[in-house]
Amino acid sequence: MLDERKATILRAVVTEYIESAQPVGSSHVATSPEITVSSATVRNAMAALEAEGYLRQPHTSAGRVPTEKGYRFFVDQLGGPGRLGASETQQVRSFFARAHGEIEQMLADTSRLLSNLTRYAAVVVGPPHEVATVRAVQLVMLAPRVVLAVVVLSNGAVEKHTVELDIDVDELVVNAAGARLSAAAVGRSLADVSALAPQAVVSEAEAATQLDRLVRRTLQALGGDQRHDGEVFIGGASEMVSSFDAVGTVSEILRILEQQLLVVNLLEDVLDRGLSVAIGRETGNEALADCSLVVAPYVVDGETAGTIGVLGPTRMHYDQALSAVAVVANRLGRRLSEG
Amino acid sequence: MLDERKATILRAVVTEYIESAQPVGSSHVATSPEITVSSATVRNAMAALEAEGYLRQPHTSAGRVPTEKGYRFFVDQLGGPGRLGASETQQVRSFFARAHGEIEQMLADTSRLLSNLTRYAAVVVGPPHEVATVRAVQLVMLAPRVVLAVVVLSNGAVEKHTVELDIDVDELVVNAAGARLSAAAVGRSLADVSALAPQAVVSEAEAATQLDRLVRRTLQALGGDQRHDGEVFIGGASEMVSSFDAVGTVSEILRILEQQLLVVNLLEDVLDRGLSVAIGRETGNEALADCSLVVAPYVVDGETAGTIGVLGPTRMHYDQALSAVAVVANRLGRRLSEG
DNA sequence: GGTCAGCACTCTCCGGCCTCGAGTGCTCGC
DNA sequence: GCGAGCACTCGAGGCCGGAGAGTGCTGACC
Repeated sequence: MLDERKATILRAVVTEYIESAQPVGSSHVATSPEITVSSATVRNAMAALEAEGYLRQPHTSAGRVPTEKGYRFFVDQLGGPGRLGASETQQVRSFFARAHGEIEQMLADTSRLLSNLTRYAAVVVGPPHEVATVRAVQLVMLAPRVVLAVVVLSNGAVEKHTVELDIDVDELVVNAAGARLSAAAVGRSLADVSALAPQAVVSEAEAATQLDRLVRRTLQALGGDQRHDGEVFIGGASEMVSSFDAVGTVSEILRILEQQLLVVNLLEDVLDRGLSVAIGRETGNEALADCSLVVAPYVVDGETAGTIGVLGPTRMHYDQALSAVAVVANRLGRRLSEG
Repeated sequence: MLDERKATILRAVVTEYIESAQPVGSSHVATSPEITVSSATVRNAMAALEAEGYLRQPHTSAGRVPTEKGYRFFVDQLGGPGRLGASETQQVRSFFARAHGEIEQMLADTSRLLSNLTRYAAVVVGPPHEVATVRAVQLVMLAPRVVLAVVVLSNGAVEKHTVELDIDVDELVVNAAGARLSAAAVGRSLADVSALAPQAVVSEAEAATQLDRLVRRTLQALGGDQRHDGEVFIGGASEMVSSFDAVGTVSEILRILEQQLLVVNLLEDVLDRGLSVAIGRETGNEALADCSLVVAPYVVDGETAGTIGVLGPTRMHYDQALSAVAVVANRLGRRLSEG
């Protein structure tokens, strides 16, 4: 473990490097107010910290730069998220005061809020649809063989699925099937509904009729896209870009962000490991070696409903990011709980 | 005007510069097969082209680089879009063969297709909802004072609007209002519906009842977001990034792309000016001075339904981009026409 | 009069060289 | 154990000079 002095010095190096993006030298550290020893002593400590893997030197006669281990120590001893600045708090407050309307719009705006607060890229993963209960089901005929199933969920989300048939159906059948599905599905969770056996909806006598077929196909379609476990909203990618200096790095990071499914998994993976910050390779993605991810779940009606996160460079303002993410997650959960 | 030789030389310079990103010298041009004169003569011509504003020199003793005017000439004399390569054609064909399902998903995938074809960022603007006719309207009660209006359109799009009330309503009223709206709206365009006078839906005797209020608020909500004139799908921003070398430029361009409304206007503005290519400042946006935009409308059922486009560096492969955009617009229109 | 070989000129790029200075590790006296 | 002092290392930046790419101009030729 690190003694008090080394910890202070490491803290100073990390703070300074985050600020300046330049390797930090011993004399610079020695001038910092919380350091009372001379630069020579600092040098000794820094050499030890390097040997223990907390710091590294880009080259001899350059200052020191934190390693992932160094950042990790820094973040761990930071303890929980601090307080948010006054103007940021105000920004969050007024955002949620005037937020209203469609859930998707709100989540998208939240990602913008979070990226404005932190100046990094923000990710908001919406609540999974499977757990919400169904409020209404409607089948609408678009063409003789194409029916659109629209499902309204209790949290205000709307899912739609096209159902393609190999037989013609008419309005009557569509309406009848809609009524059956509605009766069977309303009040249940979407996951339950898609697991519903067709027999539960259609009587035995109706098997192999048009109605039976339509019901079957619709249930299939509803269960269909498994991946629909929460939409992703990404905001402020342009902000984060300026933290890097190689266009190649930027391109790789954007490529990651464009794969939304991957991003969701990334966030949830980090949470599953019990972390709220993943530093560099800890994210589990080689392309994000120069990035850190700060995540937090948000809770709606007592249940974890989704995840929000911030993606920035490893030399990120962790305290600010942590508090911003914590506050926004908290507020967002409360906001969605009131319905 | 440019005589034949100068035109050929300009063409050669532009082609070469697009390929190499390096200033092009006279001797290099002279080796190109379509040039039969010596480098000295080419030099004379290039000096003239520079005087006329088609080329410029980064510095003395460097080669020449096309100006916007130079690119403009190049694009104009290119004539229409050429043929697409065999493998690209195949890619487009197979994409539309297996494309199916929700319209949003398909448009998002189309933007990805287009960015894969061109290696630049692709923008797909969805059909405006106002012109589609309403297939079904449903009101769903989410909370005593919150009702969700779900509108299914003939092209398979679904719009939803939360309606917040200042009085409690019950299921009966919601269903009654839903039925009224349904009767009044189905078969009309969404624009017509939102312009509908409440009187047309509610009888005089019902004025000031709960039902009347709910209907009014719903119609308001439907007309509400004017901006909903087509969703935007952007794909492959990461591709285009590598064409630039300054991180600052990249950041600015991403900032533009994040403002979706601005992007829609950009595309439509270019089309309105009768262009299919906007080069550099022609885009009307200072931040896109180093970019070019290739756009095309797509036609569904004989009507212009939306716009697609490609955003890349000014030194873009115009012929490929033009053909990719043309082919995809064509196919997309046809695909959406069949319903 | 257009074309082009030839030539002098210009300017960037690149490698080598040097100096400067930041930062280090080590030693040794307190 | 601390820290002043010192020798050392190494990158950054400035300077120089040559190489090379490219130009503009001139003058002869068809």
